Order: sequence, then C-alpha cells, then structure tokens
Amino acid sequence: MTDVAKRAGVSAMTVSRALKADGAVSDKTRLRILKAVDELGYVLDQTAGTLSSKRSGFVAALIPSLNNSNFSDTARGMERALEQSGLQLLLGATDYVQEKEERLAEAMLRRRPEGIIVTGGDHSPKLRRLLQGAGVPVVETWDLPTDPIEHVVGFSNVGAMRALVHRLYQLGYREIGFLGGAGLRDTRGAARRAGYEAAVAELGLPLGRVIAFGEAPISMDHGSIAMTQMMAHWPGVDAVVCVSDLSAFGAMTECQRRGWAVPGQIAIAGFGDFEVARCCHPRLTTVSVDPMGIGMAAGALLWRSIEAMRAGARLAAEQHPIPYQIIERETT
Amino acid sequence: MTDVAKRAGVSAMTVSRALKADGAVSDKTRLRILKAVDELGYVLDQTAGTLSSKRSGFVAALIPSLNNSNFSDTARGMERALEQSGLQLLLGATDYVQEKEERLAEAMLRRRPEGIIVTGGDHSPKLRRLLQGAGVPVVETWDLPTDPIEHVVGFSNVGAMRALVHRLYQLGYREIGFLGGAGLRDTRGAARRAGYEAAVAELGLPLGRVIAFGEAPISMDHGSIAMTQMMAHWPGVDAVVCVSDLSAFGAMTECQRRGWAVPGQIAIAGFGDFEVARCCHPRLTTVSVDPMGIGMAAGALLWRSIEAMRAGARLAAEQHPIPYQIIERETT
DNA sequence: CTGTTAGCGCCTTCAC
DNA sequence: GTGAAGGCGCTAACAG
Repeated sequence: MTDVAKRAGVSAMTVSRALKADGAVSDKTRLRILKAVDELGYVLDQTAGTLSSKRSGFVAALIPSLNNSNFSDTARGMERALEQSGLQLLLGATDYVQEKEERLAEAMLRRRPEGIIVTGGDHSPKLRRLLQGAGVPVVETWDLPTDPIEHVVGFSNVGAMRALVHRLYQLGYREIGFLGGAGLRDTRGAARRAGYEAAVAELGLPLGRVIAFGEAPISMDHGSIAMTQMMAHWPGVDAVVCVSDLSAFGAMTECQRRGWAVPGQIAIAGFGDFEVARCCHPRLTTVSVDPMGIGMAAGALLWRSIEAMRAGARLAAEQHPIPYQIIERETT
Repeated sequence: MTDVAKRAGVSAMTVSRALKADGAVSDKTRLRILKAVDELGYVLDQTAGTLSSKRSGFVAALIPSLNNSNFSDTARGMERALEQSGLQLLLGATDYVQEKEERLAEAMLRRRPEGIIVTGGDHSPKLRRLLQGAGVPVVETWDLPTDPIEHVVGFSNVGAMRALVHRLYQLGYREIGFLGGAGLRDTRGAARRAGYEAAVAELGLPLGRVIAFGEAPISMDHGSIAMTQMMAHWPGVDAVVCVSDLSAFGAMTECQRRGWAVPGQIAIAGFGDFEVARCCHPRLTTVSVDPMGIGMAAGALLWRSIEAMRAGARLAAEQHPIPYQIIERETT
C-alpha cells in the first residue's frame, strides 16, 4: 500500500480510503490511486484490514453436502440475500458428520466470521458452546429446533412427512411403507421417519413397514435396494414414502426394472422436489420445501443481525417458519 | 492469548507454540495451557497469525457450480488430497460466468490463499494477470488448455466427445445428433460440441444435427425440450449425444413420454457418468471422467507446489492428463 | 523448553 | 479532503 501511495503521491491512508466504497477521497486523487493500483497489480491485503478494523467481511455457512440441490439452492439463496451487504459467503460441507461440523466450525471461527449459519438444530455440546461464545449472530436452518442457539429459519420435518402420509391415506392407500437411512447422522431424515411413524400410528395403519439402511447421504442406489427389501418383507405394501426424492427415484426405477407398475401396483412419494422428481417418467409426488427461500430468509436475517451488532445493539432471537407443500404428480 | 498465558502462568509465545501441532513445548506446560484455553473458551485468531507468519493456511478453488456432482466430487478429491497438509479448502462457485469468476478470484486473493485451483483453461485476461501476479501456485482443471497459466490436471473434452461419436458409429448409428447449450459460458460444453462436429465430419455423417439452446448450467429440462426439437427438425436421427448426463436423462424421459423407444428407435448417450445415468431405466451410456481423481491429482499437485514455495523453491509447471472412459449401458 | 523484542499491513482516531 | 501516530493479535527471530 505504501508503494501505491508513493506512486500516486499521497499517503497510505489515502490509498486505504480510495479502495473503500465510501471513502472520502476526491475523484481526482482516487483516479490517480486506482491507476497506480492497476500498474502495480496491487491487491489489498484483507487479512491486515480485518485485524485493524475488526471486520472480517465474511460469514460462514455449514451445510451437510454440496452435491445436494436442496442445500446448494439454500446456499445460493444466502448468497443472494448477502449480495448487497458486501459480505462474502464461505461454505463448508460437513458430510452429515457432527464431528466434522465441529472441526469445520472451529476452523471458520479462527478466521473470525461476522456471522454463522448452520444446518439443522442438532449439534454437539462443544459446537453449541463454541457458537454461543463466538459473539456473532447464529442462524439455524432446515429445522425448527426446540432449544435454538439463536435465530431459526426452517420447517418441521416431522410435520411435513406426517402431512404427506395423511394425504396418501386420503388417496386411499392403506399399507404405507417408509424407505430411509439407518443411523442418526442425517437428523432431518430421522425426523421424517418420526413423522411417518406418528402418522401411521394416528391413522391406525399397519406398523413396521420400514426399511432403514445405509448412512447419509442416502442416494438413488439406496432407494433401489431398499425397495427390493421392502417388497420382499411386506409384499402387501401399496405405497412407499422415501426420505428424499433421490431414494424415491431409485425405488421407482427398481420397480420399472422388475415390472411392478407405478403407481398401479405401488405408489411412490419422495421429499424435497429435486429436479429429477419433476423430470422423471412418471413424475414423482413429493414435498416441496423452498430451499432457496430458506437461504434467502436466513441470509437476510443474519445480515440484519450483523448490522445490529455493528451498531452496538443486538437483535432479539427470531424464528421464521418456512411453509412446505405437497406436490402430487404421477406416482401416486 | 495474553489472558490464556496469564492463566497458565506462561508467556504468550508459549501459548502460541502450544497451539501449533509441532510447537516445542513440554507436555506439562501444554496441558496447563490447553486447560486455560478451554476454560476461557479461547479461539485462536488466525487472521493475526496469517499477518505475522505470512501463511494463510488455506487454498481457494473456483468451480462453475456446487450443485453438480462432477464438480463437487472434484472438490471432495481436493479436500482429501489436502487433508494431511493442514490447509483448508475454500470453495467459490462461478455459475459459469467469467465475470463472477474474476470477482470471486479477487475476493479470494485479498485473503491471501497459498494456492488456487480454477476450472477450465479459459479465463478473462484480467484474471490471468491476477493469477500470474499473485505469486502462488495455480492449477487449472477439467481441461487441457493450449496456453496454461501454470499447472494443469484435466482431459480433452474435444477428444472425449469425439471418441464417443466414433464408438456410436462403430455400433452402426449413421445419423447422430448433438444436444447442448447455446452460448459460450460453458467452455467445456462448447469443446464437447466441437468434438462432436469433428467426429461427424471425419466419419462423413450428415452435418447440422445440432440443437443448441439455453445457457449453462444445462439441466434435465433442457434435454427434454431439445429432444423434442431434434425430432421435429431431424426425424431421421438414430442417436443423440448430449453435453451432459443431465440433459441426456431429460431427453430420454421425453422419449418415454412420447412413446419413442430407447434405444430401439433412438439411442441416447450422455457425458459425465452422473448417478442418475447409472440408476435410471434404461441405464445411460456415457463418458466417465473420474472427477474425484481430477480433484485428488489437482490437490496433490498444488500441495507439492506450495511445499516447494515454502522451501523457497519453485515447482516447474506440470501437466497431468486424466484418462476418460466410454461406458456402454442400455441406451445404445 | 521458554521468554523478549519487533513487526506483519492495514485501519481507527485525531489533527489540520 | 488528507496526513501522522498508534495499535489490532499474533509469530519470527534471537537469546538464554
């Protein structure tokens, strides 16, 4: 910066101002400075800026998986909401593993983010302490935790899956199965299973029609294998709901390969409204949860909270429920 | 850090050492320090550490899209390769837009990454200058640029698509079409189209069987629409190759909806070996390009280059071609 | 194995 | 609108 200053015939302080959006520098001086910057190929060292200004200029977001359009849409929503703020979004993928979430959060916090967004409401005690002690706003997404850390933007996975099963009941299905993952890594998946179990109990439907295997992320292949197992164990099942559209798609193609008519012999419903659900043949019934809306709401809330914090205030914790919607297509 | 030091009865410097993996501190002292760290909820400020040590501890990777398993697998490969290095990987998505790639790269460089990985070999002149002037190792991936910035890990998209068309010719197809995007945003997509055009010219097949519309990212829906257009314009086409498996899948489901037999009436091949290509019915013929292998090779190469740089040396530019493979399944 | 000193590159604060 | 002084929190370098 000193080199640039010398070349432009000003002080380093003036260069610093010229490189800020709102720096009070005359147009003539700024032009001279920008020319020097360009000639020298100078790139501001934000690391030093962060240290002296105590503003890192970024927020961290932790999502379970990059390669899941639900979460990457959420990330795009956050990016869009933060566009005007000047804050950069730094993403980390936890691979559905709490321990990795913890390590990643700590790595982010060492770089002093001005806010942090996490997925779900189920975190290790250490992570909760870390986030609460970080002194920056926190938003939990994709869930409605009973004991939130601070802000929340999400929906009830239990409620959404429960509503789907009730709808299938209305449509006349009487022996409804569930395909999902084993293990508790995917806490939203576990909540959806709980919603399924609550619904079949309420409706007096036969219990136990559950195939749970494999760890998150549950993929298309899982759905294929789980479907085969389901029909082997419970040949009378007339509809299956799946933890996500990906496994629902795998289940459906398995039916097609085996010559089981969908929805004639067996109905299938997914969760998440992925592109494959809209495009496949027949098209999948599913639950749409507006992932980009979650991201935009979370980003906007975090930004308001950061603005409050910069002004020395503190935004009271907010809860934003996001609506979901059952989308009936051709597989039911 | 001073607070921690006081509590542990040592100097700040000793705390700093205790928090590094290889710091020369006695076990007894370290234990006392870690206890104080825990009690105070202290989190190291890496921003200050970066400033004084001149090591930011992260590398930047720019990919076109997060929600594309090819690129997210590449990212996972890079992460795996960098695991032992202690470097954190920070991802940025360019959405296939050069201007956004440029902005993102500059934002990353302001944070002083120790290395940078970009996708493709086609960048704005300003970005090239920026990367060359950054003084850190650069790896270009997913392509074999004729004029690389420094290191390269990739394959020829032209060659891979050309090989696919030649294989279809061997199988007996004589009127082969191409479905892809319009515009040049997706430079790899443009290269694949060039490979298709080279092949049909070489083989003396009828030219012009190309439907190009829509901007990247080309999705399943694009494939459906493009397929309809293809059959309207060129009803004699007996095989289509697609810029990616996603559009190939959309094309196939469109055929199923319209009652066009695949592969009986029309054969379909995709590109990228996405999960949907392995799982759909019938299964898609495609080109597999080992995205995780690209990521691991790129990450390993970058790490060697960073190690050399830290030792005051400089690794000569390397080119790593990654093999691709045609996978014949049920749609051809 | 531990401590002291100095400085990383920028921005806050104050002065003019 | 511009400049000077000082310090952000840490680590390199050197000393013991």
